[in-house]
Amino acid sequence: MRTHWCGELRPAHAGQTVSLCGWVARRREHGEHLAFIDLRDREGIVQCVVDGSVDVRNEWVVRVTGVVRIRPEGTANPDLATGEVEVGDCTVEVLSTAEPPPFPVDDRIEADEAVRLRHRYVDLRRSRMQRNLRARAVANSALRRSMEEQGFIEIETPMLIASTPEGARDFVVPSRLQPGSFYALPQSPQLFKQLTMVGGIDRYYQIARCLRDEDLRADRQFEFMQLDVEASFVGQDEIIACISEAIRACTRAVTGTELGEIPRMSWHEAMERYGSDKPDVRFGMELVELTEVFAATGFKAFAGQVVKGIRVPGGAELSRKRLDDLTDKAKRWGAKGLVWMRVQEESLDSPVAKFLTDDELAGIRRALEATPGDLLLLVADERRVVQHVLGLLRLELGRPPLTEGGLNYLWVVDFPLFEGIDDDGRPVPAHHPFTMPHPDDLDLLTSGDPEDLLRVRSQAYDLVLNGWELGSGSVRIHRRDVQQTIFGLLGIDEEEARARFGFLLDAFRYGAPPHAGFAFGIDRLVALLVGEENIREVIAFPKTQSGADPLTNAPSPVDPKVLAELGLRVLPPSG
RNA sequence: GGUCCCGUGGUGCAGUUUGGAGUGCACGCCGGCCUGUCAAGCCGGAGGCCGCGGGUUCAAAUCCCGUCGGGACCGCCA
Repeated sequence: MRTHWCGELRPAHAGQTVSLCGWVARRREHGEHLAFIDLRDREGIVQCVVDGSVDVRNEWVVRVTGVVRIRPEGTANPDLATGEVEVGDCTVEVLSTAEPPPFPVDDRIEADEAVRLRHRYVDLRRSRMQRNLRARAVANSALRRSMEEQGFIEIETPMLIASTPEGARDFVVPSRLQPGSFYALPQSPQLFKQLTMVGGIDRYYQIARCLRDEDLRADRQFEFMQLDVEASFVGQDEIIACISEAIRACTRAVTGTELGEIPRMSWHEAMERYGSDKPDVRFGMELVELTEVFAATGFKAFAGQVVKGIRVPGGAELSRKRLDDLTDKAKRWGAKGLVWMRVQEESLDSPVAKFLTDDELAGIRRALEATPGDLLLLVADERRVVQHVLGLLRLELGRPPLTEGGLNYLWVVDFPLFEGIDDDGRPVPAHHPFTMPHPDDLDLLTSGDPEDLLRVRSQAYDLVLNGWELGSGSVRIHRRDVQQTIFGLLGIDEEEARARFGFLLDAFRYGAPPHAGFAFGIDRLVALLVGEENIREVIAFPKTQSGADPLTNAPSPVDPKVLAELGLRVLPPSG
C-alpha cells in the first residue's frame, strides 16, 4: 500500500512517485482548484497538494499517491522536517472516515488527562506519546543489549506465584482448580531470581512486570517494569558497576548524553544533608546541624532536642499565610512545630526570637550562612523527624522542575539493616530479610543491645535520579547461620520461615553461591530521560490514581457464574 | 485513612473572591467563498443538566453541605 513514510521525504526523493498512508492532520482548501493535505504517520507530517477539491476531514485515514517535488520558491516550511518538499499531483483514496477527535491531535493544546486516557488510541497519535513510547522502546532495547554484552541471560519467571505476606499488598488471583486458594501476582521476581543463582545461571536478567497493590502516585502504577538483575560470585561493587554500565548505555541511547562515573553517597550522609534516602542533589538548601548551638538553651522547644535548619534564599518575602501553611504541613509531617526566621540586616525576625540568646541567634546566622532576605526554617525533635520534615520542606520550597539541572544519578549505599524497632521490640527490616549485613557489623547483630542493631549497616544500595528512587538491590545472605540470626532477630521462627520461604531455604541447602542483585524501574527512568514528571506519560495504557482504566472500564464486576466457579462470594459494601 | 487543587458547548480557558438572564474569548464542528497555503483566510451557523444531589436565598456557575470523577501530596509502597 505504501512506499514511504510521510516523515522521511526529503529533497533527495524529488521526482519519485510515492504512495503514503496516514491520518489527515490538517487540510487547507482553496476552492475547487487547489487543496493541501498535511498527512501524518508515525514518522512525521508531509504536505500533499491536490489539484482540485478533495472531500476529506481531519483524522480520516487515507492513501495518497503523488510525485515528490521541491516546494516552489518561498513556500518551504521550516517547522516541518519535510518542509522543503511536498507531494504534488496527488490522488487521494479514503481508507477510513473518522468522527472529529474528542480533543485535538496536536501537542500544542493540552487536553484533560481523563479524556486523553478514555481515548488513548487518539492520544497515542500525538507526537508527545509517539516520542515517549519510542524512547521507551529504545531504552528497553539498550538495556537488553547492555545486559547481554555483560554476560547476563534473560530468564522469564512466572506471573502466578505463591503469596508471601512480606512487603507490599499483593494482587491476588483465585484458583479455579483449588477453590479457596489463591495465587499472587509478583511484586518482583525476587525469590525466583535467587533460585536461578542456585540453578547455576550465574548472571540473570529480566525486563520484568511487577505488581503491587498500593496507592498510585505520579511515579507509581499498580504495574510497572523493572530491569531485574542478579549475579553470582559478586559483591556490591560488581553489581553497581554492571547496573551503572546499563544505565550509561540506556542514557546514551535515549538522550545522547555520555555519563561519567555515578557518584556514591552513604545513606547516613544523605539523611543528614538532604533529609531523604533519595536526595535530589540538583539544588542546595541542605540541612544544617544546629544541635550544638542550642546545647545549653533555655528555650524549651529546643532543649535536649536534635535541631537542624535549612536556609531558603530570598525566602523572607514569603507571606505570613504561606509561613502558617508551611507550619501546618510540618506538623502534618510529624513535627511538633516549625520555627521560621526572616533574616534582616541586624536581627532575625521570628516569633521565637525573644526566647533565644544573642549567642544563639548569632550561632544560627553563622551556621546557616544567612544573608539578609533569607528565610530560615528550624525543626527540633528526634533526629529522624527533623530529617524527614526538613527534607520535605526543602523539596517543597526548592525543588526545580524535573527537566532542569541535568541527570544527577546517585548511588546511595550503606543503608541500615533495620530502620527502627517496632512496638514488640522487634527490629524492622529496611530491605528484605535476605539482605546481607555489612561484614564489619556482624558483631553488632549479636550484642543484644537494640541500639547496636540500628547501627548495623547492610550491603544494600539504591540508585537515585533527581530525587526519584530508581531502584534498589543488595548482597543476599547465602550463609545459613547468618540467615538464622536475622530470622531470629525478626522473630521469624523455624516453622514460620519454612512456611514463608521454605523453597528458598531448601534450595540454599543444595549449594548456594554468594550472590547479589538489583532492580530498577524502567517507567521512572524513561520518564526522567524524556523529561516527563509523570510515568503515565511513558506508559501506553496507564491507570488513573484510583486504579481505574477509563478506556476499558477496568476494574469491573464479573459474572456470578465466574465467582461460583471460583468458590467466591462478594460481600455487600461495608459502611 | 488524611490534606489540598480542579470539574463551565467537542477542546482549551475566562467568569466564582463581592449571588442578579448561560455572559465572553480561542480552537474545533456544519454551510458558503477562495489557485500556494501551512495552527490558511473571509462570511454565516449550530452547539450548554456550568459533574451530580441537597441546602441557603426573591434569585446560585458563583455561597454552604454531601457525593462522583480527575490530579498533587502525606500515610502506605520490605
